[in-house]
Amino acid sequence: MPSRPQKQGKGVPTLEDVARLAEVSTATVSRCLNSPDRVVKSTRERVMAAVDRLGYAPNFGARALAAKRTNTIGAIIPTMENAIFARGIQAFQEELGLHGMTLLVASSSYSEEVEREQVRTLCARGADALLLIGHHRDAGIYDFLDDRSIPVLVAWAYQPSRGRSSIGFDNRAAMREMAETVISEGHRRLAVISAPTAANDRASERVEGIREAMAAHGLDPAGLHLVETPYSVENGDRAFGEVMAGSAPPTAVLCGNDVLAVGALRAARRMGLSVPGDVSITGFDDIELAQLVEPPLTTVHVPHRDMGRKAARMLVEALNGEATGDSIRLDTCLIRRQTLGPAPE
Amino acid sequence: MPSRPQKQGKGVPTLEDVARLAEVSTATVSRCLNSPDRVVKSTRERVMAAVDRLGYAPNFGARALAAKRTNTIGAIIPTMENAIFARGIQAFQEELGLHGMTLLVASSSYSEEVEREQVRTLCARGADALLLIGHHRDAGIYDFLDDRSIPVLVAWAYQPSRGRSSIGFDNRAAMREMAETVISEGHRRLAVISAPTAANDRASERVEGIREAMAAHGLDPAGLHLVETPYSVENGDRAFGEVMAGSAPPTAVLCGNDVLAVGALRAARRMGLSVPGDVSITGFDDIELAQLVEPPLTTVHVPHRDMGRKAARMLVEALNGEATGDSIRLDTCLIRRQTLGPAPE
DNA sequence: GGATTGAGTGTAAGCGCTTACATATATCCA
DNA sequence: TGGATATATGTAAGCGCTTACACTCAATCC
Repeated sequence: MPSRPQKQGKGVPTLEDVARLAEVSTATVSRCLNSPDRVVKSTRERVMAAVDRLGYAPNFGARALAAKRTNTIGAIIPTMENAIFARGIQAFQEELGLHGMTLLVASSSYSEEVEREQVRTLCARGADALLLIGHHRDAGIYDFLDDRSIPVLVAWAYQPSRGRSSIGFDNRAAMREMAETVISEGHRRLAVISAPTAANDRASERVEGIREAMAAHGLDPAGLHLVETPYSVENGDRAFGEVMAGSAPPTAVLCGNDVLAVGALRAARRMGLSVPGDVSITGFDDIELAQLVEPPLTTVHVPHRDMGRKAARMLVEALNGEATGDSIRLDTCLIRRQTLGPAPE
Repeated sequence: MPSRPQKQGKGVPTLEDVARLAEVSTATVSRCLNSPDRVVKSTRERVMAAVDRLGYAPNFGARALAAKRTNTIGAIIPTMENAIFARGIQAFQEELGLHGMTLLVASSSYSEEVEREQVRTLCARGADALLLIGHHRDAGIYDFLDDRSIPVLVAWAYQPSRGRSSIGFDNRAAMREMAETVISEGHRRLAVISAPTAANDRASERVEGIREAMAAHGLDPAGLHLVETPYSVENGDRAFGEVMAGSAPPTAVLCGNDVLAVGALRAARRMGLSVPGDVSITGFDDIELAQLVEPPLTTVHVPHRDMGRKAARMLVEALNGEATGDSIRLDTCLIRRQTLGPAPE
């Protein structure tokens, strides 16, 4: 690490500077800041004036060190790039703010390795609790967190059987419903473009949902053409080409999320295929983009904002020792727009 | 603040625990972690084994407190909701990572008030340097930062006259070029849908660019119909209606960014207007969405990734005392897609 | 009227780390 | 072989804050 100039300037004001200027002890200044009603008004005003005059801002690290809590909650999301998590996290943050808590976001780039790293980082930074996306991860991570008594909430998924407090929706059931709707439109040859399922329980659950629907309607789940590729429009485009390449291409392509679906849609158009005339395409998530493309996407609506808000409340409760340990199941709903139609012929 | 249970669990391992287990002093453990080559191999291995065994993660606050630096850089962006800043920040973060630094992002929701708040928060959290978007903000913020000798870089804008180190593009010139292109297509009645310009120098510069182009081509800048509204598809949609409502509606609507343009496009389609047959629409930023809509958007391409990467390098240099204080000007380029055509008649 | 109470404030002990300085040991050369 | 030099490690002083506890001084009570 190269050396660098120490910060100093006029010298950053500390609690002690404020105390000196206001002619009180540091304890009183601290109290003014943290529990103002334990200090008599006249003193408080004097202290606050000093704070203003000095442009004092408390040192977070020192505070955390002394108080052993930070009023900070960490969240690790797979990606910030596309909009999937943006809305939910935004709501999460807003709700946390209402409770005087701050959010620290990190992204794992869909990598287990990076996620593990980020968990450590967030803990080192003093996160009082953590929001994690999906259930799948090394047990060591949960141990690490449990050792430190850091409450964890799993979001974007609902699988009470996992024995972890979670909030989200049943990815499998949601996708099953979509698949059933598709099948009821007469489609028999299905394909799915999914995010890599290996370390992503949301993705694998969704694929599983399709298989269940197929089985339930007398189709052989083994006939499902599955292509896995990371979320991006470009990848969706490419995967669609792959999926349609065979001699008996599917009449419906279900996508693991809207971004992939939009890519598929673009590919279809470029290939001169009519959607939904020649092939139906569906998405998942109902991000804003879904209604902006032509034709607008049939997809599964996920109550992102609601999920974020409730997640925040659950974590705050856990921190207050009012945790129930329960999971909350949110409902998704199928949004029929124009990319799903009856099977051709 | 309600009381809450103290973290404790098994007790979070500290440096001292590691030292005890490895039978060395805390200084040695610290050295193993921070400058491994100052410790002989045998000792180092013993220490690292202890670190692993205990699942030790250094306490960030304590470290910052003692070392007076955090290797953390803060960035405050107006919004995380839409994709405008996502790509640039992503690149910024990647580059910072290469230099062993961490990024802390906060968003101001386009509010000066909130931004001020976030500056304090980030400083309190020990940011060694800050990335801010655009020049416009209260001078007090700069003073605050200067007092603390915290280097600041202004991004997404290039105005060396402001006397601050900045990296970005000339918003005014970029939009002027767009306006000139539009005018050269025969358009005489122009409108612009912009973000609120009051506290947003990027937005106001862009509008100014249009005025300059009009003046240069014998059009009266006062004839520019300006509608201001926060960035969102919905708002772009609404603003477009407003702009087209008059008796002599514009033949070209320039939008302050792509999100607004997409909204305008949607409104145009709903109103049964052909784009660019009846009216031309242009965007700014060239986000992914721009090529996804129908017809694809004519817009100004901004080198977001490049900007992010270079911004990171500049800040790292500043921290190493190698700062030049200079500003870097990046080039934008006009991307002609299909929403701009010749003026009707 | 002296004891009790409680509100307001001060004193000082850390929180977990880094690092200047001191110390101990090994290495080298005259 | 003695002293100088280099290398590895330890000692301990804080960094800026919170908070248990101690203290002071009025108000209140029997």
